[in-house]
This record gives sequence, structure tokens and C-alpha cells, in this order.
Amino acid sequence: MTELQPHKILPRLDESLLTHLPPFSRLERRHIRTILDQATARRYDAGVAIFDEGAPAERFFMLLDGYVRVVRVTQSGEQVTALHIPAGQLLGIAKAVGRDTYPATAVTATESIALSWPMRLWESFVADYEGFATETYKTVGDRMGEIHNRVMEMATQQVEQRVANALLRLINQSGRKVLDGIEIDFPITRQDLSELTATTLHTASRLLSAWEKQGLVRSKRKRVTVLDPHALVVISQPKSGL
Amino acid sequence: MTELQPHKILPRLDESLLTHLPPFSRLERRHIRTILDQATARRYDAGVAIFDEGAPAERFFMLLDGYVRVVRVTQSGEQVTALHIPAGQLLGIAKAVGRDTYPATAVTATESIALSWPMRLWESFVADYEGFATETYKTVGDRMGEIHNRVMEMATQQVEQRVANALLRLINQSGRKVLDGIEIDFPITRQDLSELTATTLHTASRLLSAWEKQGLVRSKRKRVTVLDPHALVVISQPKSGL
DNA sequence: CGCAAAGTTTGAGCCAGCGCAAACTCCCGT
DNA sequence: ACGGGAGTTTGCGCTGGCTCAAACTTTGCG
Repeated sequence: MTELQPHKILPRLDESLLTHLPPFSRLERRHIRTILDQATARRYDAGVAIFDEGAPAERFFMLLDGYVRVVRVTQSGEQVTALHIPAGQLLGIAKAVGRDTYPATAVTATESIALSWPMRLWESFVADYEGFATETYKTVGDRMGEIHNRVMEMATQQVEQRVANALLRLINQSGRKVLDGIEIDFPITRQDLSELTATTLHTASRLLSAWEKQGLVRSKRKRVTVLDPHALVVISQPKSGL
Repeated sequence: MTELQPHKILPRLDESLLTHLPPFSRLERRHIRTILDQATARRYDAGVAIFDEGAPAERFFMLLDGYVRVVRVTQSGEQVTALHIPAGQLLGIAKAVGRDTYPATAVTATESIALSWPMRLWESFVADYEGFATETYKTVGDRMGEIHNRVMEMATQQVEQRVANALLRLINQSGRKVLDGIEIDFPITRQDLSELTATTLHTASRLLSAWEKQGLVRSKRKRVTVLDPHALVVISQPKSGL
């Protein structure tokens, strides 16, 4: 994560923020300028909601830095994490799928920075900027695929396999290479992991402990490092040896 | 379901087929005519694949009659049903989300009829027909929501609740009123139900038997009638009395 | 009309993972 | 430095629902 001054709006937004991000990458410089001038930049502490499920979708966002979990809460208060969104993706694009209310809550997993625009600009973005819509819908499709995969997993795999899979996904998506392994570069609790894999905090903890004893992972409070990804891949595979 | 001559292409497609379906409903008559003239109509037997996961997405479809299950298969060969699509919806719209291959397999649950168009027409549909894109993306959003709900269910609910929920959804979406209850108007096996709720054929069967004894449902081979929807609603709710 | 295939029911045993409970450890604020 | 809250670990008992197994019923076909 990039360092930044907390609680301080960046003085002027530089075009380079957006030029290499897919939805904007094919745009002319002057368009990017316009887009940035219409944007509001904001910093979020870790663990706060950017927007809430059910609230009127008044703005859409581009996550510039940090990491966001998309969660929903059941009537009984249990949290379920649907997906993780890394920096560089759009967020809260309810309008793109014909909703006027956010379908889920977005919670920052780390301190994060996001640009946002009033939703009324959505139509003009789609109309004026070549490729913006296409790239956006690709994102929607990818997320659909991800959720779809989660359904498959939950339907067919054991808890152990699901947790292994979740770790693998996390290190792929946001792993940082360290000396002896790959660390998930944002804080993640056992609880988070359990919400991601539809199990209990306790079971997740037991699995991590067991793997730690076998030298597959190392974990501190809120931090997990995968030492032996291949072993996890083996575990994540249904029904083999052991 | 409407009666129709098996194995026979309808002689001329009538505009009324599409005029009341959301993606087309706001279009002018001449546009509908053009669209129909470009379409291929086809009838499918029950239980056949309209298209397969991973295959190049060469056509997109409008389901005119019947019912389709969207399924995926794991490496180990287990089927998981992601969602059900009723007549009147678009199908195989991979292009809409930036894919050039179908993300899942579509299997007819009943004898069905669908129109289809070559995917190369997709862009022109989006460009030429006001509202087509918007309505399409609404559909995508709805499906996303549905899958999302399935994740929530599977993460937090017991099998009994999930099966009750599935039945309720099915009678809402495609129930036919009969004398003493509501019948699911297409054939559905215990196996299908189990794939829909991520359980086993055996557990699904046991639940149905139990409910039948209590007079909540009646079931023949491949047919289920819900006699007491309210009781199912109670069962589907998490943790209350018994 | 009778057989085979497809679908359903029911039983019995077992175990993964949950619920509950308690202790422990790390981090942060004052 | 020390208290307290947040996060983690571990034990133990219980049970929902899966696995395996077998019989039964309906339907379609030759």
C-alpha cells in the first residue's frame, strides 16, 4: 500500500491515477482531466463502510488504494463475505445493473482511498467515454463468475478445502512476497476468514494452527503468510491422498 | 406451457412474441420485425443442453417457452444448479459481460422454445435498440442478486430451510394453482432439488416424505405440489419454535 | 405384457464440523 | 507499565446430514 497523509484530501488529482486502470485506460488525457475534476477523493479508515446495503446508490466509486470486502448480513446478524475487491476496480456500480440501491455493504479491509462521483454522472460516463461501459461490464462479469465459483465451492467442498482455496485466492489477488513465502498484505482475522468460507471462527483457527504445525503457513494476529502454496493447492483439491 | 407442434419450426414469427418482453417492449414494430427476421426459432426436448459451459459463445437466446436450469459441473462430476430461468428472459448473454465463452451450461427443464441470434448481432442490438441494453443489464443484476442470495443461504441456513426456500421460490416463479395447492409446473426430481440446495438426493427425499406426512406437500414422481406454503415459510425461517 | 431403467424411499452407522466454554496472548491507550 | 479489549487457541460433546446399502415403485419400451 502506498503511504499517504491521513485525513487529508490530496491537493490535486494527477492523471496518472487513472490512466492505467482498465475502465479509463483508453481515454484521452482531456477526458481523464474532466473525470478527475468531477471526482471527490476520500480516505477511509480500515473497517468502515463505504456504503451500506439497501441505501440509495448516490455515488459510484473507484478504489485507488486499499482493499474492500463486499458483505451482506442475514436477519440473524451473521456476516457473509461475497467477494473481495482490490484497488483499481470500480465499486458501487449499482446503476450499471439497473438498481437504485446498493445490493451489499462495502467495508474497507485496510485503510483505503477511493474516488467517487455522483451517480447522475453514470449515464454520461457510459455515453461519452469509449470503452468505459465495456470494461465495466467485464468487471461485472468477472464478479459474477467469482460468486458463481463460491456457490460451487460451498456446494461441493469440505471446509478444509474451502479455507485452503480462500487463502490461495487471497495470496494471488493481494499477496506480497516475503523472504520465505507470500503474505496477505492486509490484516485478516480468523473471523474474516470464516465469513469468507462459511464456517466458524473456531474451525478456521484450528485449520490454521494445524497448517502452521506442518509448516505450510505462518500466522500472527491478523496476518497470514503462506509458506508452501503447493501444499495448499493439494489440500484444496477434492479427494486425494490422506 | 403452451401447446405446440413438436419438431416443427413455427412458420412465421409473430411480433406479439416479443412485444411484451422487457428487453423489446419499448421498441417500434418495425424493429421487432427486423429482430424476428434475424432470429432462428428452435424447440428443445426436456433435459437437453442449449449450450455448454466453456463453449464459444456464438449465439444468444430468448427463451420463449419452457424453463431452463443453469448448471455447472465440478471436476468430480457433481452438478450444481446456479439458477433457474423462466420463459421471457434472455439467455447466454456472455457478450454482455465481456466473455467470449459461455460461463455455464444451460439445460432445459422442460420442453422449451427459444429464439436465438448470432452473437455478432449483439453490438448492433445494443447500439440500435433503445432500452435493450438497459433491460439486459437489469437482468444481469437480478441474476447476480439471486446467486448472491444462494451464497447467503448456503452459508447460513440448514438443509431443511434451504429446501423449503427452494420450493417456495419454485412455486413463486413457476407455480400453477391446482385445487388444493400450488404445483410446480415442470418436472422436478429429488435429484434436481438436491442440486439446487446443495444436499444429497437422499436428504431431499427424506424431507419431502416428512412434509408429505404432515400434509404440507404432495408429491408424485417428478412432480411436487405445495399444499401449505405458509408452513414452508415458517420452516424456511431460521430458528424459531421447532 | 413383462422387463429394464429411472426415480424414490427407508434404514443404519458414522464423522466433520458446530456449539459452548474457558484460557491465553497480543496490542493499544492512558 | 499495566489494565482491558480484541483476537486466538484448544478441549469436549453432540448431531445434522452424508455415505453406503437395499428394496420398492413407476414409466417407457421392445
